[in-house]
Order: sequence, then structure tokens, then C-alpha cells
Amino acid sequence: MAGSGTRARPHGSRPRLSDVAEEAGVSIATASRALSGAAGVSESMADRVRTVAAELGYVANLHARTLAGGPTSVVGLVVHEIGDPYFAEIASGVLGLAAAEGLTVQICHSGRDPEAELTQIRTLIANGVGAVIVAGSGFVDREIRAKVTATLKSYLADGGRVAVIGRHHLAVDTVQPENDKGGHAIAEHVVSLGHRRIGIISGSRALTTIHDRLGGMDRALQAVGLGVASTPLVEAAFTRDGGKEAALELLERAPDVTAIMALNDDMAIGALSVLRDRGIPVPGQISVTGFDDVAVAQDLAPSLTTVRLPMGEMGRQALELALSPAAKRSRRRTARAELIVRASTAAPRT
Amino acid sequence: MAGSGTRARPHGSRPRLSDVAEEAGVSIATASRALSGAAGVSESMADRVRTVAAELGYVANLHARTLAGGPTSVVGLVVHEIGDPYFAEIASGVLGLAAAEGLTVQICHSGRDPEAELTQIRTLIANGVGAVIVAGSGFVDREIRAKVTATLKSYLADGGRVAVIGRHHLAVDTVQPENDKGGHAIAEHVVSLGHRRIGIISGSRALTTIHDRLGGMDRALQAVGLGVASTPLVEAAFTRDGGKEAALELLERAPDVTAIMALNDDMAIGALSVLRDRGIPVPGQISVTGFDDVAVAQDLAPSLTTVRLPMGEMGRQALELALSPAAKRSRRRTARAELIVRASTAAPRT
DNA sequence: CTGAAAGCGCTTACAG
DNA sequence: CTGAAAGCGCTTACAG
Repeated sequence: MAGSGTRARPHGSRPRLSDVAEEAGVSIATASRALSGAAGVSESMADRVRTVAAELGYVANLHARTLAGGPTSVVGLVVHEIGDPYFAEIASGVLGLAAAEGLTVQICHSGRDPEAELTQIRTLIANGVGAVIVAGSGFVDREIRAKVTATLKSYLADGGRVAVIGRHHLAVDTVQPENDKGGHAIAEHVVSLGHRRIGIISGSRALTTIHDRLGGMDRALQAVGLGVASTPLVEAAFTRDGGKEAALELLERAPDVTAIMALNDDMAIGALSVLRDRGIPVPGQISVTGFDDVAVAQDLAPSLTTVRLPMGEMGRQALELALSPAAKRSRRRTARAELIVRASTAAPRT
Repeated sequence: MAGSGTRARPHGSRPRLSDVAEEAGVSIATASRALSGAAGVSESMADRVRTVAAELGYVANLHARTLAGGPTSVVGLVVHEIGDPYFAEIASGVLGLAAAEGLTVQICHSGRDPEAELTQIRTLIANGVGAVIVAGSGFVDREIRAKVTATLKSYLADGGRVAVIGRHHLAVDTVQPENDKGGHAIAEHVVSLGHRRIGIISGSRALTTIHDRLGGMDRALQAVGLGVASTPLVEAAFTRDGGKEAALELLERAPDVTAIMALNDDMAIGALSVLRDRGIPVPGQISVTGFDDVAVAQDLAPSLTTVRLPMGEMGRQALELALSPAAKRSRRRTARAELIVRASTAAPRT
């Protein structure tokens, strides 16, 4: 291991292609063709080789195969944080399809650090993955964006495949969740209940995901003479702890809010815990909304009104795109956002 | 990609070692040594090479490097289901340390299928990973176990490194959560509250994790004249849905229970949702306990009494073990279980 | 300290 | 249809 200084294992008992060839009494060229299912090998020959290979428990050396120009069987996946249910569910979708396709997945997480994300992408490419999937919001930061774009472009030019989940300012195949539409739906739900003193707790606006969700919310707020710009908004980490922190500050700055819209479920969960600690009834005194519909949203108390995004399906589709041959124009698939009304929202008391 | 029939990318713009060597005016041998930090290269030479490499954006081809016998930089991780918070948090620990070490991680999930797990392990080995970490409970099934053992043994003999999380009947480095002790602690908590009509909802007893947790519970129950054998127990999937299913059946079979112990938090969450639907107050009428302390356990309503296992730390330690040189005897690190009493348990009403 | 050469285990033109 | 040979991009004895 590079990181620990140990060495790769020697070539011990594992059978090589030449072992199979010898045992089957053919050349390694024929053995290779038989095993890869290439045309131009007689059925009987191919059968014999495959039987021998199975007996010997032969599995091709991935590195040799790839180096020689064979097909790749590894895809890379970059997420912000695998411990986060949103990304874990996306990864689950990717891994599920990958297993079915006989592919293996290399996962990196960036810890939400744009620099780290760039490094991870480069590492995956250096590792020779056949495709890379970038999940999670792109960063608004121009400089990083330019570098990521350049890296991915040259990878694409070399025949690599790329798919992204979320908006990335990249002309690559994309699975795009309806962040704007979802933001609009949830904000409309809140205002339609009659709320006018609304607070927002948000992750970093450097994330396109947040930008888009806020955009949708803004339209719904504008419709009743409000708007994000005139709404108390606290920015913090896009996590449960960030949600707590932001909720505390929001209650400080705008103690009279009757609704808090969180930009994702994690932050909403943090907000709920703060409100519980304070003894503030939800939705009795303050309504709370999330976004994503992670699995636990339905099990919170009160169960969380949120916007459902089909995370697993998004991961699966991203891999599908990455596996399909490159098209002239980049493709886009939309992942539907669906408003899920549960128990954490109600009309404000008058 | 193998699965999709596309080909590996041609060797396009990416610089090779020979490009670096030529540019620096040295042989590829010297360039290789300089870049790997091997001894026997003059400082000035090494510096020149590294500068050139950086300018060219050179990154070694992993496949060529590994094939030639260089250090590996990929580790494999097998989990049951990455979408499950328990495994997602373990994976997060592994990825965090891996990134710090400059390593990359290949993740497979088995979907809790022993056969699939075996296949995944073999695939990782075929992919030439330098170490494999198997997270999640081993299976009690003898046949599969034998095959897994054989596969891992020959991998170890070839110089591969293996670490497991949980009990696997394998003589390999192990991070062992205190499942028995945790089971004992939670059951003792329940009986000490005065509960005597207790039900258990469990995942498959073919998992060693469950076996051990039940073992601990049994001792605590025995102490008050009860025991797992005489306790109503329903087995179902080790998931939220399994928890719902099992809770429903348990209420059918033993409607008078005053406490339900779930073998993990996921199942407890399912049970809570069933009880909520039925309008059965928790802990007023029935107390509920979990196991693992996944992040959301504290946010449920009522917040969940459970046993905390340091999942991220477990993943991190498993990688540490896998990265350290093989020892004569296999090592074992214990991950502490800690009883976390929250709001879902109380004395039975009399 | 530096380099020429062999070799890692495959795949794929190129001949036959 | 089958095989001998070159080559993928590295690392590491082996000479000097």
C-alpha cells in the first residue's frame, strides 16, 4: 500500500492466463479470445478453455488487462460525504446497478471541500476508471470549477465517460433533480398555509443545489409579496449540526417566525432538535420543512414535511448514463421532486 | 466498461513516465526512482524530475505501476448495504483515513446475500486491491464461510491484507464491537426498569452479530429468571421494514409485552412507526430499545434508548489494521459498546 | 548515482 | 480458426 509503505503482494498461487492456455493446450491468444468472448474462436476450443479456466478458478488480472487495452470494469464515484444519508442512498443505487453489470465502484468523498473534490477526481482518473460519476452539488467557485472542467474535459477526450448528479456547469451527461421546482413546491405549501413570517436555514450558497432550491422558494415567496432577499436566512453547514446552529441564530434574529424552511432534511432535523429543547411546539408554534426525504424523515416526531428526491434512482441513472456510449450532445435526465406533506407543518396560529 | 461493452480509453494526452524522463533528460529508471522517493538518486536529479513531473501534471498509471510490482494504493471494502446508516458511517471512517493516506477505496455491497459477498470479495481480489476490509456480520452458514475463508487465506498467502469488522470465524485482524456486552447492557436496563413481559425483534440469526447480541441479552434475562428461549422473538429482515413486520407479528403473538428490544436501530425505528400507527404510547405502554446508535436515534420521537457503537471509528481502525504489516498472530481491537438511555424506555405501568 | 533491459499479465494487430 | 510477437507503462534487479 502506498500509504503504509507495504508492498504489493507477489504473484503467488493465482493462476494466470498462461496457466489456463497451457492446461487447455492452446496459445494465450486463443485463451484470451475464448475468455473474452471475442469472435474467431471455434466453439469447441472456446468451451474447452472456459472449462479449464473455471476449474483453475482463473480470474483475469485487472491491471494487466486494462494496461493491455482491454475493457475497464471500474467506475469512480465522488460524493461529498458518504456518511450522509443523501449520498449513501445515491451510492446504494450506483452500487446496485454496478454489481448487476459486473462492475466495481471506487468511492471518494470530498468532505464538501472543492479542492479535495478536484484531487479525488484526478485520483480516480489516474486509477484508470472507465467512468466517473460526480454526485452532489457543483461549487459556484469559478476557479475550482475551471479546473474541474479542464480535468474532466481531458478525461473525456481520452475516452473516459462522465456523468454528474446536480448542476455542474459542465457539458456532460447529467441527472438533474428538480431543485428549483421542489423549492417552489415546499415554499408554496408553507405560504398557502398562511405563513408570512418565514425563516430559512441554508447550507453554503456556493453550492448550486442550494442556489436552485432558494430560487424556487423565492418565486413562491414573491407570489405573496415576499422574497428570499427579505426573508431572514441563516447560512451554516449543510448538516444536522449546521441546522442546529442556524436554527439557534435564526430564533435570535427573528424570534417571531412561524415557519422555518431548511434547505435539506439534515438541517431540518437539527432545527427540530433545537425547537424540542426549547419546548417550542412543532407545528403548533413553528412549522418546519426539509428537503430530500431521507429515509428517517417519516420517523421523526413530528414526521417531516419535505420534498422527495429519488436518490437511489438518481445514482442508478447516473451510472446508466456513464455506461452508455458517449453521445454528441450531453444528455440530461430529470429526477422528479415531489412534495411530501407530513406532520411538521400546519397553519400558523392566529 | 466490461458491463457495457465500451472500450478503455486510448492513451491520449496523459503524460507517461517516459515523457517526464525525456523532458528531464534522464532515463525512465531514474525518473521512476526519483518519483517514488527510492534511495540512490542524487537530490538535484530527483528535484529536477519532480519539478518536471509537476509541470507536466504527471500521475503514474496505476495499472502499469501495480503490474510492475509497485505499491498498491487501492483497498477494498465490503459492506452489506451502503444505504444503511450503520455501514455508511463505517464507510465514512474508512474513506476519511484512506483519503489522508492517499489511498482509494473500492466498495461493494452484498445486499446481505452470503453468495454475493463471496463474489464481491473475489472481485476485489481480482482487481488487485492491496487490502480488503469486510464490514458487517459474518454469516453462520458453514459452506459459505468455508469458501470465504479459503478465498481470504489464499489472498493472505499472496501477501494481501485483510481486516474484518465483527466476528467472522477467521483468523484475521479484527475490529470487534462489543455486541455481547451491549446486548447485556440494554437487556439489563430493560429488566432493571421492571419489565418482565419482553419481546424481541431480530434479524437473521445466521448473522454472528445477532447471535452475539442475543447472547448478551440472554444473560441479562437469565439473571431475572427469564431467557431468550422463553421470550417471544420474531425474526425478519434487519431493516426498518423488517422491524415493522416483526413488530406487527410480535403484537399479534404477545400483545401484552411491555417492552420490545430490537436488535438494531433500524428495526427499532420500524417498531416505533408501527406503535405510533396503532396509537400505542411509547414508553407509556411499551418501551422500545435499539442497537447501534445511528445518527438519527437521538432525533426520533421518542428519542431512542440504544447501545452506541462507534461506527466511523470502527471503519477507521479496520483500515489501520489492514495498512499495518501483517503480524504473526492476528490482532483484535475492541470497539466499546455504550448504553445510551433516552426517552423510549421507562418502567412498565403497573 | 545512473542506465539498459527484463518482466509484470494481459490484448490485439499481424501473419499464417 | 490459431499462434508468435509486439506493446500497454511501469519497477527493479543487474551492470557499470
